[in-house]
Order: sequence, then structure tokens, then C-alpha cells
Amino acid sequence: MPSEPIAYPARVREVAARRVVDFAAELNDAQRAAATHADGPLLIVAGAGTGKTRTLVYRVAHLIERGIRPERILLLTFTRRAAQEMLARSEKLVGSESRAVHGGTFHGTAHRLLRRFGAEAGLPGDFTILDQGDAADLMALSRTACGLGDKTKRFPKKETLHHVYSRHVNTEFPVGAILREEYPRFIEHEEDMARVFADYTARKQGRNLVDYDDLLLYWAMLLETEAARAIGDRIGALYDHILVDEYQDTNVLQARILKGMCRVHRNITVVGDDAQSIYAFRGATIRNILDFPREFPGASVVTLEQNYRSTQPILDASNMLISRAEERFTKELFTRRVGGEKPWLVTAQDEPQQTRFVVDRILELHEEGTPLREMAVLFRAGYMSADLEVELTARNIPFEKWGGLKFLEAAHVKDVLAFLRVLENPRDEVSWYRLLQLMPGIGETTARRAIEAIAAEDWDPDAFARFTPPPRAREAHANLVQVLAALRRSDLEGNGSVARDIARVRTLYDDILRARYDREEPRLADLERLQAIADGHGTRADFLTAISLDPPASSTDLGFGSESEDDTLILSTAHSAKGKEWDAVFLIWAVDGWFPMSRSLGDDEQIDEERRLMYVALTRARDHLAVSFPFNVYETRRGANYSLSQMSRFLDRGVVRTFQQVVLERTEAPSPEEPPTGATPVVDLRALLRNRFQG
DNA sequence: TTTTGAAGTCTCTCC
DNA sequence: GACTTCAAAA
Repeated sequence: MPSEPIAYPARVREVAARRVVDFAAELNDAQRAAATHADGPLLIVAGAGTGKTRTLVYRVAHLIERGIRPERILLLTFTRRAAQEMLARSEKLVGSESRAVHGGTFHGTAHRLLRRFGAEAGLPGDFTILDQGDAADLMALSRTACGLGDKTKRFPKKETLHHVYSRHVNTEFPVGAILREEYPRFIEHEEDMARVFADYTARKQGRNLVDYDDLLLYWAMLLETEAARAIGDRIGALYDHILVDEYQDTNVLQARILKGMCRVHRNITVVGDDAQSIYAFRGATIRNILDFPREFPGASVVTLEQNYRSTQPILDASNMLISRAEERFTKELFTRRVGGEKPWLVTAQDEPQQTRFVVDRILELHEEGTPLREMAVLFRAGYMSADLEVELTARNIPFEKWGGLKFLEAAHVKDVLAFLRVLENPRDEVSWYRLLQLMPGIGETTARRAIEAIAAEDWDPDAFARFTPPPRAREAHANLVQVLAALRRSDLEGNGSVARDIARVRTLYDDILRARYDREEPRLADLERLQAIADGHGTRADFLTAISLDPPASSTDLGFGSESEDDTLILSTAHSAKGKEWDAVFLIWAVDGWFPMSRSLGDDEQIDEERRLMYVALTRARDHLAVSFPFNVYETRRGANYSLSQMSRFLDRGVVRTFQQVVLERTEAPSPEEPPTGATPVVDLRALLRNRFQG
């Protein structure tokens, strides 16, 4: 026995003080093999609910126990929420030092690295990030600059241009190939589009603007360009282990980044499930996960098949559904959970009845002791929950909505942000253009002239004040100059907060909003929300970055009334539900044309992706699952009309057999001559008859 | 040249 | 139902 205690380094003492994780007791064999895998590439093929997150969390714990410094572990996840959740869980296992693990999305991580290393590679540190809408707007400016804005020939609109461009960057397919596949009608414009893309790229660079794709692209280039070798090596040397969640939803560019990041140590762990690949629309390719063993020779592969989440009947239904799709890493999920009833397949007469069923059933389960938090209603697209939201509000049931249209994409919110962005980056042409055109008396032409004048003075922040506006815009110009000057002054004095900035912008903007948009109350409320969000952030730059890389998704993110309410029902798109689970899950609108969406019907691959998406939705459920289908769909779009809808094609005979069918009867028979107020007839025979002869 | 009203076009999923 | 585009008026 040494008479004096050995002076262990602080880290070792820390490690020793921690509780020891008992990997054998807390994980099954496959999970343990994955979690304790030593070094080198590892692919974990993890079916839904097989403890994928748990395994990753334990792997992080294991690495830390082994003595890897937490800040040298990089955990890449699909959403920031997922990263936070995993880090919180590993903190429970190994204590607070796991907080130092770097976790985040690819884009968020790219941003962090570019701010740190970009300057050395010629990328200014004060760039601003363009979201999708901004990028499209900039694309429109490029289109005009290339003289392709006029309508003499049918040229793709800005969103299409951006989509093609983005797809090209993310998939590395040649533009021509993308056009042939997705937009054959635009093939003749390939050369013109190339010109627009070239201008777009140059324009971005000249204005210190970076779009989502650039974040990834610059990261990849730092790692791959020979001239940037030294920087690439330093970035690669930041981490000893890289773990990637949801690998099936990464694209080739992301795969290249990963290769670059671990060209030294090859300590890469990826987790994914080819059956849950649902982001092909964004360039993700299932090839990444399928080819992983080839790209990283010597990779170990661990498959997790035991499901801990769902009851067997729910798995039976899910397995049957996915068995219709082509799948390469075949897995058949099983569970040791016994019992459980067959999932419900609910046929409702129409949307109101579907809504009523869902709400009633939720209240029933709630009575029986399931917290609202443990229930979710899922749907294919954000707008499909509108009726349900109205009903939940009317019945005072708190809910939180994930996915769908974010309020940051709302025009009025972007308007206000444009002011902040111009302050942050005076070269931000997109924002200048937007805010100038807001001003009464300033239209496209005046805006363009003003921007040219500013550009001519090398984007001097005061150049706009010296610009001479046409008479009708004089007042607007003066107002704008005044507000911008006030904002800049509070910058210089260093006493401004972002929330205060927004308040100041609103002294000018609120009136514009009232004049421009109808239904002003909800819009003004959005601005209040924006202000509240801003309050939680530090500098303006932080705020602008945070909202573009991690937008507040739900209306309760800021604590609007229901934050105190932690028992909140979740409404979510199927996409945003990925990685989550609930005791009870309702999938509404299982109508062919809605899920799958009609626009994917032409293409087998897209249909398969929709099928996998439905699989993702079904496998979120632990104990209760109900899929509902209203067969009278009131089409509000193309004229008032009822249509008898078909059930989703994914629910074929075999799949239906795994459900118990519930047919909701009409509760109150409407009297023919006097339909209930506010309700529309259940079926409009005349419309049906008309449709019959229309085609 | 800007504004305004009317007609026309899609509708998604997300960093 | 929201947003864009087009034509006519101010």
C-alpha cells in the first residue's frame, strides 16, 4: 500500500468517481456489441424501436469511460432536438462531462466549423445564412440579371431553379440528368440555367451569403481540397470519434464529409434503418447505408432486431406494410412484449367525424391514465391538421404542433428579419430588396436602383442615406434611414438587445403590415412571438443563425401559455415524428392521394418512400395505434365538391387483415331538406353526377 | 413607375 | 386558401 495517495490526473479521478455503467445488464447482446465496439468503422442497422438511441447513448458513455475526451466526440443527428435528447440521456449515465460532447445537425456543425476556419479559406466570418425562401429570392435576382426574367419563353420559376440547383449540389447528379428525370419540359433551358446558377454562385459570394447547401459544400471542400489540406487536417484532428444518427437520410455530400472527417482515425459509427429512409426529396440516398461496408472496408455490422417499443400486433401491421417495399437489409422486427390489441382501422364518414373520433378517443385514453404527452396525431402534411386544431382549441385541449409551415417562413416575419439582416450584413442583397419594396412608394425599380447605388459605394452602411429617391418615395426613404440609423446607433452604444431592435423596427413596420396584409392580429401576434424568441438569444448574429438553423418549430416553443402546461398533445407531420415514440398514435387521412400524396404517384421510388414514411408513422406507437380514413372528402380547392375517396393503397388486403376495422356510423341523420347549420351535405349527388360525365 | 385588382397556379416532407 | 403574375389605372 502506498503511503500517499497516487496523484491521478483530474480526469482519471473524475472517471473513477462516476457510477460504472453495467453494459451487460442494461443492453441486449447486439446493443452491447455495438455500444462497446472498439475502434474502426461500425454500421448499426437498427429497426424501428430497437433501442437505437439507447445504443448510441451507451456508446457515447462507453467512449467516455474508455477515456476519450467528450469534446473530441462528435454526434451528428438529424435534428437539434435529437442531439439534445441524446446528450441529456448520456449525461444521466456518465455525468455532466458528457455535456462537452459536440452534438448537432450536419448543417449546424458545418456552420460552427466555417465560422472558426472559414476565414483562413477565404470565407468571411460574417456571412449570413440564406434559408430556402431567401435562396429562391436570390435565384430570382440572378434570373433577372441573366435577362431571363421575361415571360416570352417559359423559363423555370425561382423555386424550381433553386430546387434543381440544390439537388445538383446534394446528389452530384449533372443538371441535365436532373432535368431529364424531373423536369423534361425544361431540358431546352439547360444552358441558360447553368448561366443563372453561375450568377447565383457569384452573387452569393459577392454578398457574403451562404445557403444551406453551401454549408455542407464548403465543409466538404475544406476537407478535400489539396490547397486547404492543412485546414482540413486540423478539422479532422478535432475529433477522435464520430457518431451519426439516421444515416439512411444522409446524402452523398454528407457521406463525403464523413469520409474526410475520419481519414485519419476511421472511428466512425453510423446508425440507420433503410426501411425508414424518408428524405430522398432532399437528396438523401439509401446507397450511403447500403454501401457503407464497401466505403469503409473492415466495417463491423451489427443488426438490432428486437423491438422494445411496440406490442406484437402493432409490429405485425408495420411489418406487413413494409414487406411490400424493396428492402436490402432485411429485418423482421419482433418483441417479447406480450398482449396488446390489434391496431384500429377507422372508417369515418367525413373529416368532422374523423376529428371527433380522434378527440374523443384521446380523451378516453386520457381518462384511463395516458397523459396527453404520450399521445400523438400524425399526418402526411402540415395543413392536414387544421380541422383538428380548431376542435382541440374549442375543447381546450393543449397541443403542440411539430413540422409543417414554420412561422419564420411567414412573409411578415421575414420582413422584420430583413431589417436585422441588413444591419448584420450590409451586403445582404436579398434582404435589402425585400425591405425596400415594403416601403410605400418604392417598387421593384426604385429598389434595384437603391441597391445599385449602395453596391457602387462598396456596400457602405451609410450609402443608402445618400441615395436620392424619386419624389414619391421620399418619405419612405427618410423613415427607413431614420430607423436604420437608430438601430445602428444602439449597436454602437452596445446597449441594444435583439428584442429591442425588433421593437424599433416595428415602430415603422407595424403600419406597413396593417396596410399590406389582411387579418393583422395573428400576424402581429407572430411578431410578438419573434420578439419573445429574440429575448432568449445573445447577439443579433447568434439570433439570426439560430433561427435559420434551428427554427422554433412549434407554437409553444416560446412558452405561449402552454409552456406551463407540460401535458400537451403532440400533432406532427410523419417526417417530424421520426425518432419519437408515444403510447398512443393516431394516423389520420389515410386516403389515397393524401398518403401517399397524389404528386408522388407517377414514380415507383417516390411511392416506396411514401410507404416507408407510413411505416415510420405506424412504428411510433407503443400500445395503441389507430389509422383513420374519412371516405367523404370535401374538396375545397377545385370548386365545392364531394368526392368518395379511396383508402390509402398501402392498406391492401393483407395489411388490413392485421387491423381491426371500426366503421363509424353517421351519428345524427341529417334531415334532407334542412342540413345542420354550418355543415355541408354528406354527399352531393348532383356533383357526383356531374363528375361522372366529366372524364 | 407604382399600385391595385383580377385571374391563375399550385399546393409536401426540412436543414 | 395563399401567393404569384398580369393588365390596367393612377
